[in-house]
Amino acid sequence: MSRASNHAYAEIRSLILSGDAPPGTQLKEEQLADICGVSRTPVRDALRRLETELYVVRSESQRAFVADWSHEDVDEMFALRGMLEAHATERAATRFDRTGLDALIAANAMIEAAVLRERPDIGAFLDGNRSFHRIIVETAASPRLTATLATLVEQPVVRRTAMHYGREQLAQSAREHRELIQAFEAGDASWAQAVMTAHIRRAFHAFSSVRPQDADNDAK
Amino acid sequence: MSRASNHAYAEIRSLILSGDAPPGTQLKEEQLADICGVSRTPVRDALRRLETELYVVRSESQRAFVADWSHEDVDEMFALRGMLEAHATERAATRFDRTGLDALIAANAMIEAAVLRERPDIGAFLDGNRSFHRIIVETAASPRLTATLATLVEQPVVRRTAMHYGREQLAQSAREHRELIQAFEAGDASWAQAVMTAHIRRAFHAFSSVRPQDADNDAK
DNA sequence: TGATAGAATATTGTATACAAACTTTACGTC
DNA sequence: GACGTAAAGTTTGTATACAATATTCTATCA
Repeated sequence: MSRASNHAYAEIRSLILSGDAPPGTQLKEEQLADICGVSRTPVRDALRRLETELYVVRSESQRAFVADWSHEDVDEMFALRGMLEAHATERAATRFDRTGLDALIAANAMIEAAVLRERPDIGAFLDGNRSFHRIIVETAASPRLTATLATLVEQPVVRRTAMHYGREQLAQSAREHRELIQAFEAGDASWAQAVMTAHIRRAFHAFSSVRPQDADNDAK
Repeated sequence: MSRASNHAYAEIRSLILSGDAPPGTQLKEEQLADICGVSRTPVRDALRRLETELYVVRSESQRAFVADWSHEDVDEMFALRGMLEAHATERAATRFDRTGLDALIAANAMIEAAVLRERPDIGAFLDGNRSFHRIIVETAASPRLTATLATLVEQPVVRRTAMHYGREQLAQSAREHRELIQAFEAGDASWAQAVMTAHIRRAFHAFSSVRPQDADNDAK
């Protein structure tokens, strides 16, 4: 995927994530082409990609709309992600080497630094968190798993969840990461798997307890 | 996705499944356009679709090739499918109504009829099997799960597995389906889930025991 | 007033031409 | 002969024009 196509993808995705294009908005190819400064061809590529990642849905007549996420959709998504990521964790536990573990420790150090500032740095938290989870999934060495999870973890919901974490919840996340690292260092797949399951499950309940009217205000 | 695009998709997919384009073959857009009698534009759409379904992989420089499936890939695929389909089964168990159960029973009757003929009808078996599993996944009422499984179950591997089933293994499949139906009628999610896990696992081992040189001959 | 047909408009689908990037080949230099 | 480099060829990326389809609007009739 080349320059124009990637650019269109990033631009449209950010329209959706920022809330400038709220759920239900129709995404017209020509209009997007104008906004992105490219032709319709790369826009169509970008829309297909966003469609497989579930940011975009299509009507029966192939018109594209920003996807809406009902409470049930979110529930579903967390259940799937929990299951798949726990599986990845189990596989990864038997495959970690020193280099991988050190990378994991570094990512979590970044997270802890982001949390310990007077005013927690959510952007840095999200970056560190993404690295941490990506290292685990890649260590699992299962391309299909990686591809499948990629369509689930980057969803708006993840961002929204973190936005509504308080300092204590952010710190708890980092502590769970620490326990994961311990489990990996012990090479204990069951332990690691259980910690990851709980980790995702807790994130789900943190999200669920966000009141709907707050959730509307999470524009970047 | 409209006429030309769908046509290109079906044609390329069948090239791959039939073995006319074996793993590793480079798929050139212009050449495919000629074969399908359409322009490159719908061919590109079709390739992207086949890419998300893992029939096609891309080199670093975006050239498309028919995907190769190592033993580990197959192992991975079965593990994922087992996990996801077991989850779907668990959800479905609490959602089945009489209509759904009857559809399930009808699908399995079709399978049993296909198996009981003097010479088992593999095509009918595969059709019935596909219906049976689709009913369960749809009853689970989880669009993301449905979408994810769709990229896994239709793989060449499933077909290859059934091609190498003997009559007894085909019959065993039908018996496991019967037990699933019993579990659904009892509304017992744990039971259903366990039967499904075993069902997929057994299919995996049936596939694994196929000797590689046989597996090369499964061109339709 | 409401329903319906048909025209006008908007939107997506496809073909084609050209641009950019990558691969291969051929050639010159050491 | 090995290596690097530049030119030729191949393949994918993008823009644009036109075709097909879906939607909206409007006029007409019951």
